[in-house]
Amino acid sequence: MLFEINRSLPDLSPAERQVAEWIVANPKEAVGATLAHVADACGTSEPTVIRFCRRVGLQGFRELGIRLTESLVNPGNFVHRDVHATDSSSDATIKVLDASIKSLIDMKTSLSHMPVDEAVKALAGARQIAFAGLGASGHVAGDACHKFFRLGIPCSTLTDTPMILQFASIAEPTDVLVLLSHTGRWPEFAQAARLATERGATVIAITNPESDLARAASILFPAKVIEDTSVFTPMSSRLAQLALLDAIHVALALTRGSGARDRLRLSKDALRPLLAPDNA
Amino acid sequence: MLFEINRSLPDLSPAERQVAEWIVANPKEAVGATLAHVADACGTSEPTVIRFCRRVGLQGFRELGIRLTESLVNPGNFVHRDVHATDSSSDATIKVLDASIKSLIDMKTSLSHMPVDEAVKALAGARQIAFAGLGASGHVAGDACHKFFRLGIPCSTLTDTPMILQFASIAEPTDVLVLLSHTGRWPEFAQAARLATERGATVIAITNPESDLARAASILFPAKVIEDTSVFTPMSSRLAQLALLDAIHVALALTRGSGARDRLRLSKDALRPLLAPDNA
DNA sequence: AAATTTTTGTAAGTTTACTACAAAATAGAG
DNA sequence: CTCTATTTTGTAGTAAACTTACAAAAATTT
Repeated sequence: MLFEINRSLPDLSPAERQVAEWIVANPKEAVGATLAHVADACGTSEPTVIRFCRRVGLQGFRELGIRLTESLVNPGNFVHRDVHATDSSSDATIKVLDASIKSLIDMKTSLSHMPVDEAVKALAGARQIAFAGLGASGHVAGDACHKFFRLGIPCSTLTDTPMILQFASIAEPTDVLVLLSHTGRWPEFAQAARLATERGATVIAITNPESDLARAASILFPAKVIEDTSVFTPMSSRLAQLALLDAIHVALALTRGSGARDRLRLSKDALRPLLAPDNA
Repeated sequence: MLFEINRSLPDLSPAERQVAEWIVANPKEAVGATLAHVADACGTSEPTVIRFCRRVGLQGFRELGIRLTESLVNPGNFVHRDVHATDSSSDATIKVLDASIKSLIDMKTSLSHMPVDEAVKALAGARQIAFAGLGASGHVAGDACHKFFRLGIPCSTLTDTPMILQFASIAEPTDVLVLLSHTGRWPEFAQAARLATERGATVIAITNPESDLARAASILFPAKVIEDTSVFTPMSSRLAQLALLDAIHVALALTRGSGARDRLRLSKDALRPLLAPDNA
């Protein structure tokens, strides 16, 4: 609908065009707004707003709200489009969500080609797991650590290069080192992967497949970054990484059987006395 | 919306349930239908239809059409199904991804009803921002902090209750406190929200709308948790929170203009010399 | 069985969307 | 430039929509 409005913009009379411009500028406000409100906001009269609706092919003002919500909810089936400086606030937020959704759909699609079972097998037999990531990936590592430790496996988070290298240099054969990097271009990561592998540990990498880190890992989850990383941090690829780790976590919990499930429940129940009663 | 209607079905009175059942059976007809038409089709009276709308959490009949179109536009795939102990590894991973995707789609759908602009306005004028979360939400808070500080705004992460309360108790009027909690049931969070509000600071909460925390916040992003949180941590809702914060971050960067963009680029460029060459 | 609560519909009251018509503005012809 | 024809726009009115108030009916409790 927003597209149709923009297209029919030249055919409109001045007053009608004012209406059109206000609507494309404030689509969120226009949805559910009353006829009088729109007329007032555009500095014009109610009949003009109605005439505008008819001109763009609608049956009346009532239909405008419906068509507008459709436009806002589904502006182009989750295709990835980079955010531009000229985007309105609502355009930009929708683009961000679309990019994230697309990223997860891609992840789901490629899940069957991913070495989930190998990873689960390695993690199930691990003496300890270390999750390593720098910057934004550090938070992903922390999140993963927090999640896997609740399965009863000793876990740690490594968020700087000295720690990562030190861990790799003293790793034991049944240890698992999970390396998270969008680009895979930190030289220390590849080095840590080689070190740990030499000592017989398993190295799981979630990273760009065209990187030294990817080549040095024992188990590779290829992660392609689709967005413009030059300015914003890789937001949606990070979400995909988190979702992947969630999936691995659940798969691991399942293979470990009821014991893992019990531990998860226990760690949850421990918090319950601290919470206010559920009055929902 | 259709989901909410189905869920609140047992709480409804007989006449109201008739309305609910007719709507879920004929959602397409219900969109854009008039109050009288719905009442007639359900064999009941107009006030009953309105009472039904209020009961399912809507402001009035007018809002029903909007919410229904949103439900209809959404693709029906990616339905949430809980993971079972008997699921195979690949079934489980796909379910996890589906749940995450659905969660993001829901977030995108409800984005237009969220106070993004208010939040951006508050954040744009903030002297400092503090992101607070416990457990899994703590990592979300850390991630958000890392992202927003790169815009040049002083940011901090609060991951325990004493710190949160202390921050709230010394907050200044232009400070913004962002509270992340899935359940909203930590009493200290609601208390911190009240404390900070008293001192004139802005409190943004991303949480369950039926909670004390939600009621105490100045700006509320309602976040409904759909998955079974008794055992697994709220995984996909956490992704939705992250995506929401991403969206707010981008919207804020846009309103702050080229200065913000420059800062993001500078903070990115500072890392470049440390990376291996891009051989992709 | 009476009283209280809940549920439901009738009827009245507002608001809202829409229409008819006239005033203003614009464009065109003499 | 003036007068007419056409388009554009707004005022006022109308019908229909949404909402509320209240009372009857049904269900529940005492």
